[in-house]
Amino acid sequence: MKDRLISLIDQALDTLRDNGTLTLPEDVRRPVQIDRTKDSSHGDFATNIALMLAKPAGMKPRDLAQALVAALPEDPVVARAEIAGPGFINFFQSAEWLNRQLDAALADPHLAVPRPGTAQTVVIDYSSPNLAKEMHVGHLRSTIIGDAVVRTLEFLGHKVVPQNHVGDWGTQFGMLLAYLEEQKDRESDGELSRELANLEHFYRAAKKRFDDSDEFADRARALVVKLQSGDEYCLKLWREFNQVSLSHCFAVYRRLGVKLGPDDVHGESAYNDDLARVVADLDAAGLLTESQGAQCVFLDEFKNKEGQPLPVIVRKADGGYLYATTDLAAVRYRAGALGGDRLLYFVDQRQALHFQQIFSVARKAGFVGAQVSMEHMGFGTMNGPDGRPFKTRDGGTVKLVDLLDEAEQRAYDLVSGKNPGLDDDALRGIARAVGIGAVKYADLSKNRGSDYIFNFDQMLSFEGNTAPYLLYAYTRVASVFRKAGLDMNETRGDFRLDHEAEQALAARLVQFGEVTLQVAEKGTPHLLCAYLYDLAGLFSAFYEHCPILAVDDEAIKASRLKLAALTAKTLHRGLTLLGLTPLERM
RNA sequence: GCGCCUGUAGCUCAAUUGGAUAGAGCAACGGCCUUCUAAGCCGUAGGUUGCAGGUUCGAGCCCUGCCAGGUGCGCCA
Repeated sequence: MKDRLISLIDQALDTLRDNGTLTLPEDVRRPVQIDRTKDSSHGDFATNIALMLAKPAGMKPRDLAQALVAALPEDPVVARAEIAGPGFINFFQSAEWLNRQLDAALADPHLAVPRPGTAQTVVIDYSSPNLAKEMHVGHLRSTIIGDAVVRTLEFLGHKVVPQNHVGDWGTQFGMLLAYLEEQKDRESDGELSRELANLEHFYRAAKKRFDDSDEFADRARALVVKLQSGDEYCLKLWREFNQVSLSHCFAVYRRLGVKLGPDDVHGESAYNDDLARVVADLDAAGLLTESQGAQCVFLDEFKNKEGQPLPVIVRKADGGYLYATTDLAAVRYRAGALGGDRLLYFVDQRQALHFQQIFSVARKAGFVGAQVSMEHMGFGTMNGPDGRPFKTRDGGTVKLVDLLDEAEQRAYDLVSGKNPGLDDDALRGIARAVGIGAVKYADLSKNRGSDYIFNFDQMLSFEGNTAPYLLYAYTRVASVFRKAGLDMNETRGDFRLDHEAEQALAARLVQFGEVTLQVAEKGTPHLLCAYLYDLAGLFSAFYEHCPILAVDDEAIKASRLKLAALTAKTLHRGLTLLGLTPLERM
């Protein structure tokens, strides 16, 4: 539609140029831009082209707009074009056009959202917890936002390669393995698995041993060396530990409804064998400088406190490799072996500088082609209701499972209060979808970049931009069809949208595709949330003002059923893309 | 010290990346249930977009300088 309007305006501009009304200096380009309007009184689309060209053309904006409208070719998709404000041209789409869009969406399981001309391969780094500890609230945003973007990209037709870059390597594993070994000697297998069941506790106990006993600390350090040199026994212990830790992660993913599994795990350790080569290749590219015994890449674009180029250290003076080295290896692997066109990183905003450096070095070293984009999709921290980092009463980190437990319990209390009649299994199911959905939606609905305040009461409210409100809106549509004994896949008749509420809802429905496109481009699911919330509100207004089943006129009834059906499908699809579970009743 | 991010209604968040009168929800106030789920809908009130300049037809958004908060900055990940 936008392209079509741009073409119409271009034709009008040509007409004005040819008849001498419009004379532009040679160097002035005419980048016609079409935007959605905010306010429906301004029509459906608007262009500011007259405002942009008025000055170089030496005309008054409104006069130019007037001339453009007069020169605009007839087109059945445009009902009318009006001049408004300082010189905007507002376009009102025709009912026929709108109806055709609606019919196309309704007839297509893909909601008439176009597939890309050429599908991209998008490698997405998200979740990526440290296996030394249990998942905590700090992992929530990456996991949830990443998952929503994965779903959206897949829906649009791109190939997505998830990469769960788990922290499964590093010095703390020596400590953990030493403790694991010690416990194995001391206890039976049953007790050991119980010990490991609470990873957090296990980590703290190991840390305490490490701090308290020099003998233990020495053993831990020795184990790291053995592990890194490929000692079979150490590797076995290490694999055992990781297996347990990963199974914790998968349990959390299952509860969250996140699509990450064993195949997506590609942890830090996967790059061990490549690190020496990364450094060698950086050297071969002439990027390496030795500084105080360490191998560094100095980047002119980043300065340190003295105003000198900032180094990215890729090998320590003792020969050890660092996070930066691993990330460089990962970038090359993702662009190379995985064939990524886009490399996305859903990682804490605080690592912005780190990623700028990695991307810059990778580019200079030729690890990625010029056509490959590397995008750090940073996010802010999650704070408690007091605006300070989210912690337990005693100041510890909040385990993700505990958070989810509380969300489900609170949802259960709410749902069971509203539905005393339902049996407990059904209540549990609804509470799970609502509770988990609320946590996820609260996160997804906020702008990714900024910090946000986590508040159970707000996210579980049935009012406002929340999961319960959206889930409820879907059940209301679903119940219309259930009540009438109709299948929403078998609607018939034509769209006849006479009521204001019908038109507003319809106009919004056909925007689903462009919203998902934006989400995929920018990695910002909150745009989809805002859209769905708006859609739900428009449906509620429609639902209040326009009886669907109770209306006498059969043609109008059919039209309203179609509108309801498309709303249901769009909400369902949208909620699914966000990783929420739509409910038929609640 | 330098870099990056943030500052919008009492609170939680938006604002199509330079567009029209800065929008929602909560909280406050007022209406609407013999009618498809009132877990809903409709309305009222609430703003010098941290402050001061600048750029232009037009600034919450861009530039400069302040103020406040967050975060990062050579051998952690």
